Amino acid sequence: MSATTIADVARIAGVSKATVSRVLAGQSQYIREETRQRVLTAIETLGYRPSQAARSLKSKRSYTLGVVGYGLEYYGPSCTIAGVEEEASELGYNLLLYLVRQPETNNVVELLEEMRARYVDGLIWAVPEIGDNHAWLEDPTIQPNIPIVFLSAEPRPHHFVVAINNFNAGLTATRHLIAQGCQHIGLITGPLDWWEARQRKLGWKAALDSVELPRKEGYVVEGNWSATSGEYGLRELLTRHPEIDGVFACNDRMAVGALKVAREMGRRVPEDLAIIGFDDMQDAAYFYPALSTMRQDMVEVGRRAVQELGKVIEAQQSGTPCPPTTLMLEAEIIVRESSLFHKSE
Amino acid sequence: MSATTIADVARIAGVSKATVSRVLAGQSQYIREETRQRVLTAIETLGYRPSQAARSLKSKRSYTLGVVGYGLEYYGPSCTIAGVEEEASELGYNLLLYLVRQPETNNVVELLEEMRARYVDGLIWAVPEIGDNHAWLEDPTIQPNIPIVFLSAEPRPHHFVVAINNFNAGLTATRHLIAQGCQHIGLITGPLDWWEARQRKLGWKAALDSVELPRKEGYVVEGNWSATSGEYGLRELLTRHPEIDGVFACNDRMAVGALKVAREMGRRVPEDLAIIGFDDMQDAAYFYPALSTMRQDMVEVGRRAVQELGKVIEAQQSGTPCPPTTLMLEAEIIVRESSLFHKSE
DNA sequence: TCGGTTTCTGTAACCGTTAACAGAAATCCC
DNA sequence: GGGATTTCTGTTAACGGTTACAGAAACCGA
Repeated sequence: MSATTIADVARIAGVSKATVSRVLAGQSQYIREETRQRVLTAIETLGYRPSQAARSLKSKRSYTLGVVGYGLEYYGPSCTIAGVEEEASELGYNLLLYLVRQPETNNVVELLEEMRARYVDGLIWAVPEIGDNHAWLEDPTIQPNIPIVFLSAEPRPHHFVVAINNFNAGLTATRHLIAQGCQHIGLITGPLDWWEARQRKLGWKAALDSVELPRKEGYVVEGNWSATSGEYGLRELLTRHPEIDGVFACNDRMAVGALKVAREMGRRVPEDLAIIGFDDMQDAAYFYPALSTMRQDMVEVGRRAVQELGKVIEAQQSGTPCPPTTLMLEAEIIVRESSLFHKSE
Repeated sequence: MSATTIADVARIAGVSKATVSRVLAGQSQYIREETRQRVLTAIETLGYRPSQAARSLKSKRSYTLGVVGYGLEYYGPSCTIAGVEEEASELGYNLLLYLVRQPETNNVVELLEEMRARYVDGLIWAVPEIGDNHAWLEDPTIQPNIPIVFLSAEPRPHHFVVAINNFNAGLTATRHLIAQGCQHIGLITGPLDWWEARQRKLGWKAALDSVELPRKEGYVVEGNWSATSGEYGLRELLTRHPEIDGVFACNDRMAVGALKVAREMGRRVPEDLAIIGFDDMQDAAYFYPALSTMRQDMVEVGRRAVQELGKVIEAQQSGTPCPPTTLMLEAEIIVRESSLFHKSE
């Protein structure tokens, strides 16, 4: 039924299949205007749509981007995918979605083969860099042969990367606490096998060192991104060092865990203890007190990644070289109540 | 390079393409065990993968499911997609992801044609039912010709639907407030052109009517799912009817908005005012006070939808009929602090 | 030994496009 | 008017699988 093919169109329009194909291709081909119109109306009346399968069989392209993602149940990753989809549809690409369940150990080879078998034009690799889960990039036996853009990964000279500048963000967050008058600033990090967590920690370190504030071993506790780990983290921090009067929690969920513990331990936030999180997750303003945080625009990260990928694919098609780029987007500080140390005003 | 085709395998194994294809198909074909092994090792040594494009060109299948979604930046929809992906990969399907930006008015015809052109085996329609955005189902000129499972949509006799029983959930939430001793129970609904919002409201209504509690016009205010609208909603409710001592907010975001306003207006939650939300969004327990809510397992909804779809596709392939089904999953009440009216204990 | 099954394998056509090549038509210039 | 260009269009062979059909091989009983 829906099986109207290019041959049907050709017959109706009284031309050859090749001509129809050329009209479809568009690209400034030699086509008399009159025949073009005939073909176009034939297409219109038949409701013809070219078969993508046939097309990509012949041309080795699918006008499809593969997305390898992780953690769709969390806010950041979801936004990333949303951004990717937005830009992809803008550019006329479809999206093939793959979610890995264990980001530390995913079967890259299998995945790449699947992608190749589907002729995806390019890949968005949106799995956070954890441990050595990106080590396959150095493995010479693995040849993706597909343009890939990596998200939230450590910049690498020969690869395309789009990421948030987590170091700067950590710096900014901590400097803000310092500016609020905090003297003893603790850190609840994410798991330190995450590249992003390490960068944020380095930012915290750099900020403290630059103003010569104390930075003891016990000022750092490692969480696992969950609110529960944030609770545990702050409790640990405050029992080890009761003098702590400011905390940078490396994501909002741990931050709200900390908020709860502060309440339970009778520390007023922000008067006794300033807290800032990271992510600006939805409704962060509605915790009590309203959570200060570093906003990272993951939608934009997704969008930019697809833009880059689009360029690479184009370049590859036309044979022009396209040198790898690294895009670092800055996070933006959102000051709400939880970090207003001196409750000025 | 990666262009090892079925012909290569055939040559190496010393058989014909047809034989290789048959080995690949598996299905209890007549193949001598010895030749099967020869083919298998040839495949192995060459690292051969069948081209999906060629395959679906011939067989009119793509082993791909289309997912039409909305609102990936929110918790529920994200979980749904995650569930869909999980089950799909379990069943050996790939996922083609489409996100609509205006759920009320999406170009269904265009979308369906795109899906057909890609030979998707089936469709997961995860766009909430708003206004008449599902009316195309009654339009005889639109013939999807693809099996579709609808999520979070009103049950329809001739279609496959998987949804949360929002009516029951509304009933449960409200009955819980009644059980806590609330006498005047207000409602902050979602936009009433959403089917889900209407169902929850009906549940609230039914609960109140069954115990003959007052239910005035002014007890209902319509929000738009945002926290801000929850703020506005509760403010409105309390100024109109100061006697209100319990509120069912139809999602958690509006609920936390209400939490904030209650604080600002000096109403203690839950002592003066019990509040229950809907969704059990991440870290709902970390608001202040910890938010009671109705948990809907959207991951499961996604999973079940794919299971259903898989069955339909199988049935369709083998020609056996597959009568439409409607799956209603129940939400689960999660009682935390915000609704413990009498702070018993 | 031979015909009749059953089991196995090869041949060839087809799926719906694209693109290299060549041939036809139109245009131009002398 | 005729040859050289330029513009347009058709013929045909892929692309990499699947599958109907037929033929070969093996097995069986008479």
